[in-house]
Amino acid sequence: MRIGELAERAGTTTRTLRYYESRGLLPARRAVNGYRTYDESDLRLLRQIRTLQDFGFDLEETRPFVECLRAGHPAGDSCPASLAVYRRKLGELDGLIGELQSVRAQVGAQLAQAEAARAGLAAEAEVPGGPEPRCELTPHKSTPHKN
Amino acid sequence: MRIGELAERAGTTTRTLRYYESRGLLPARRAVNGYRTYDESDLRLLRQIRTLQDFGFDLEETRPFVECLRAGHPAGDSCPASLAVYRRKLGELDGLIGELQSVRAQVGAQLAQAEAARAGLAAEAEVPGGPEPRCELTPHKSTPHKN
DNA sequence: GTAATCCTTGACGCCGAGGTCAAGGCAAGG
DNA sequence: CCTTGCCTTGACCTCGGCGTCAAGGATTAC
Repeated sequence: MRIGELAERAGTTTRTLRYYESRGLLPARRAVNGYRTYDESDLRLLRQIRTLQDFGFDLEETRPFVECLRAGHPAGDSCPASLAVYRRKLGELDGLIGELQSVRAQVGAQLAQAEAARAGLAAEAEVPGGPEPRCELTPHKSTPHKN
Repeated sequence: MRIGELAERAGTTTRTLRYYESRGLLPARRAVNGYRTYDESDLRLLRQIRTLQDFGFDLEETRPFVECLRAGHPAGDSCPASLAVYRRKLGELDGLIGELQSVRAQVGAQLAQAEAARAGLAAEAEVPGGPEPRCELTPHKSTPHKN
């Protein structure tokens, strides 16, 4: 199998395969004419890489899985080094998710507060005398704009 | 106030301020000698930008907030455009958090499965005859290695 | 023969948010 | 006068994972 076919079967591009080879991840045999030659096991390696990439692993993190497969193990995650990557990744994910949830909460609070402020101003504008003092906001400044 | 002082007071660098200016976010007046000159309101703008950046907003997303402040509003999020950015960001965050949780679950499952497989192999190796058939895994192939 | 597809290597582009020189101007203290 | 420390613009570097030419060789189809 040549590079174009492998790329198509893996749902990627030839550029990507050459890039992986340049990184030492997916070396290729060569035909007499210099063309890269691949077999089914290369397809398995490639699929392993792609799966992990889809999970957000970067290329270097896929290396233990690929080496594990090339060592003849039944799965890319049959080796301790791969499990270590899994665990590290879980930690990273948990940290990242936590951060994002914290940010989400803060942004949500900001939005709520800003919406409440706008609602307050709108109510004030509707009845120029100041309708019913809604909360503890000092209602004596009509609009804080500085036109 | 000159650029170095503003940078220091905002906890950032002069390079960053010049970058913001190049993006049209934080224009500066100039002294006769060509030095950039800032005042307290610029510090407020800058702090608004930095806060949002810390939340993961990219520079373009901070623009409505900055313009809102420059328009004389009391807060960067006093304007509808800013609220729209908040809402869009909340949606993005929710989507991202969901994806990450999905990935986390999948990676966790992969890890659990791989650990179980290794435990199975270890147990098999310990008692070569096959101890108690732990699950439905066909126990007749000693080790699937291809040495 | 030649056109159409493959393939090869090499090299530059992209994205965001700045970092890091380089070469030179301006102000103040000793 | 000279040094020191701030400032100026300009231009290239970083990182990851490729995309996108460019120029040319190999194979197949007609």
